[in-house]
Amino acid sequence: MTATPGFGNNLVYLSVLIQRRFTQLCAEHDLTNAQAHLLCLVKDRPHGMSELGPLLGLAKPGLSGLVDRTERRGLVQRCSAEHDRRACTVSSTPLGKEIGDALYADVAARLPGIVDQLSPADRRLLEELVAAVIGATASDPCRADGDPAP
Amino acid sequence: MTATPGFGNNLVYLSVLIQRRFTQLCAEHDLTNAQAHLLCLVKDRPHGMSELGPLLGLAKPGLSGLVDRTERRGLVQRCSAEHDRRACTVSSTPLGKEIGDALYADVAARLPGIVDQLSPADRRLLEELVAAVIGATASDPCRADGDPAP
DNA sequence: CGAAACTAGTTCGCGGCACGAACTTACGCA
DNA sequence: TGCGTAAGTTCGTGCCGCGAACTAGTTTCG
Repeated sequence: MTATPGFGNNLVYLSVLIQRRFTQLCAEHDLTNAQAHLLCLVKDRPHGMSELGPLLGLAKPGLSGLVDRTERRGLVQRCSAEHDRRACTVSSTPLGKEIGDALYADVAARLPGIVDQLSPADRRLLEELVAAVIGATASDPCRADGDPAP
Repeated sequence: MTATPGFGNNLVYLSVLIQRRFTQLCAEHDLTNAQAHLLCLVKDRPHGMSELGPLLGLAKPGLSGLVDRTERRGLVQRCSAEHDRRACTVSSTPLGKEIGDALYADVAARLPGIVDQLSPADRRLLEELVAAVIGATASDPCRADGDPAP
């Protein structure tokens, strides 16, 4: 099926709108986008680096640097993996957990405001379609343990 | 209306999926995301810097740097504004126009693939809802002359 | 058992990106 | 004519992320 000429570009623009709003909400919690994505993944349980890379779409050096910067903020920490001394896991600190939970709640409450111009029926339809696209079976914070993007 | 807990976070994840795919398509045209957004705005007609800043969501120094890097690639060029010697406009070079057109066509054809798992009816519904959210009155390349994001 | 192959993660070098403050140059208006 | 404002650039800074190369540790195989 050939795409209508605008749909692909409209999806890009939609993503830009969402990203800008998300960036604003992150800034209110004193987080950058990348730090926010990392924190939302690890705030409920530690993750290994080799698990986080695919989830965040990052190569190893990029992930390592991001963990460095987030750790320097006191929001996460690296721990040795007992089963393999080469590996380490990343977990949130109490502060990181608190900020991550607050951001998640804020995103849940406020980000949907960008579709406020839809009718309630259309908005519910959009919710279902978005869930279908991303394959959510249950809405969980920041897609923890979700499938990596294609 | 209170948001369902997952919708906001699902929108964020959707935007991540779209951005990753867009990044891949840009890379195939040897463009970064930011350069692609700039090029798509100016490829059909020159824009002033004070017009581009709000469209791209960039402060002046950030826009100036982006234009520098894109100009260095030979894709855009700055021209003096006749009405105001402080101001300048940014236009695409022939090469920039060619690459911008190719990217636009590629995004139109291939980016909608991320919703391939929807039925044709659901997909058409999503097209309409996305258009309603972003306020498109007519699909035009890369939102040239579109409203800036809120 | 030991060497080779492979793995997990880090460091280096590099370049893209973007903002606040400060700056230069130009315009508009009283 | 001088002041206030505007348009854009430069500076300093930090975030971000990748390929190549590296270190340390694990696994495989003869």
